[in-house]
Amino acid sequence: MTPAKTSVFIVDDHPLVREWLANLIHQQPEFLVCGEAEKASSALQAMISLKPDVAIVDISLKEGSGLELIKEIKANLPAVAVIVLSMHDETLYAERAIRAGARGYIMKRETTKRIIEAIRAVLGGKLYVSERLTALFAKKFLDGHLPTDGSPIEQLSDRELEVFQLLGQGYETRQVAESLHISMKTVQAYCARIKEKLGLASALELLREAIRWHEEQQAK
Amino acid sequence: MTPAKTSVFIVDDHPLVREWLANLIHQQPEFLVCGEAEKASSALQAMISLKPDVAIVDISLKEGSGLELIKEIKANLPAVAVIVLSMHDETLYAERAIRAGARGYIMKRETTKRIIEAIRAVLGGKLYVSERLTALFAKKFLDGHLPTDGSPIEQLSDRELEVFQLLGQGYETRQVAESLHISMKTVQAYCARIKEKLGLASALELLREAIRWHEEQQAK
DNA sequence: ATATATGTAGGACTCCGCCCTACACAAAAA
DNA sequence: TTTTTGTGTAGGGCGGAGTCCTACATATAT
Repeated sequence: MTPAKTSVFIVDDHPLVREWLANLIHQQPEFLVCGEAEKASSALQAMISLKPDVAIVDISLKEGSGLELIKEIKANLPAVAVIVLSMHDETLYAERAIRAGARGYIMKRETTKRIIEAIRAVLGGKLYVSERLTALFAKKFLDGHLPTDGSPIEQLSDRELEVFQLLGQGYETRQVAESLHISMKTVQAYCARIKEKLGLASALELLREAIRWHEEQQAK
Repeated sequence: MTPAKTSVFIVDDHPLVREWLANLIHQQPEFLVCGEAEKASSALQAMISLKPDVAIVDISLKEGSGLELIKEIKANLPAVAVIVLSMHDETLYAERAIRAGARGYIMKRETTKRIIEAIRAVLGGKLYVSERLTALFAKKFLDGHLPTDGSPIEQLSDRELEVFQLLGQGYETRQVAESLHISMKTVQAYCARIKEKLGLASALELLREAIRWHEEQQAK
């Protein structure tokens, strides 16, 4: 039998990255690049007619959002395995990307080998992310009863959410305590639980998430 | 006569970009890649012994700072023509990079052709930046100081901006210090100056601004 | 009925933010 | 040319906040 080659579609607004990825993929005998795009809009159009097996998508496109594109691919072409290629740190976007339907997440600072590995993995139906992320996801799935379809923020208790919101608004711990008429110690206890639930390591990460979430809410 | 090939040194912490660049340069018969590095420290070491004609440097390295590296190259190897390759928008760093001693500035989203063009240009002693920047520089030169119309962030010094950026990426003070190879005390001193320049009261506000700004940059 | 989640908080220790001071060096202003 | 300002670097001391551990009373789930 003659196995058809696995076709890959590339979406990235950096010509350099596109060229190099294409080059890299062509070096693998069982893969071929069936198309490229630099914008979300043209990407989806092209992919619908080309029906690739795999799509490699940069989440931070200058036109349209990568996350949106992933969701659209998922909706229109559920068979396409999406691998996210990001120049950003994984903690920022990986979870959102996976939730949006991606099956792999690689940072541009990783080696090229990992890209090929990732393609093979997602073709086999596996999720391809760093070990760190695997551990984090596992923990989240074990802790919070799975579906987590919304953000993990829904797992926060009422009080925890209140604290989280106030932090996102720029309140300091002391101000949160005053505002809720409880002890700072209690606020800190909530912070500890929030961090556990969201898989955050330090107060700083917590703060970052709170601020990000707050900005996001306002955007709507 | 057999003209010696022009040797190029690459500094970038993304293996993907390094590989791609090397590949690209090797396709030009008159150029060759004489070495690579992913960190500022090893880069300078290697370059001192290899004495390349041109260095292509990513300004946003995770360890050490690209701006600092440029200044060090300028000090130790004034003959090396430095071209900055950045994933950030030029308005952010181009001016600082050029002032630090770079002779070219290219964004990663530009075409590969421009990199080869840039190498040729800087070898000829020319400054290679976008037309937009050329115009901007000219204007600034004529006007003297034009009114820093943009955000007050432009008033930050190189070092201050680096700290600000790292904070926005989620680095803690300690990590910023390690990344830049300076004392935490120094980082705190920068923070104080940043707060003064931006009119921020606490570390928390500083953090919030840094995160906001960072999100904003990525949105582009 | 026992386990888990939630709201609440204290103690101890460490770390960091904040204020002040300091100094070398480069650039700019007087 | 002297003087001032800006920048890069950093130490000391203090107090407040983050972290870890522990604790306990309800409410709810198993």
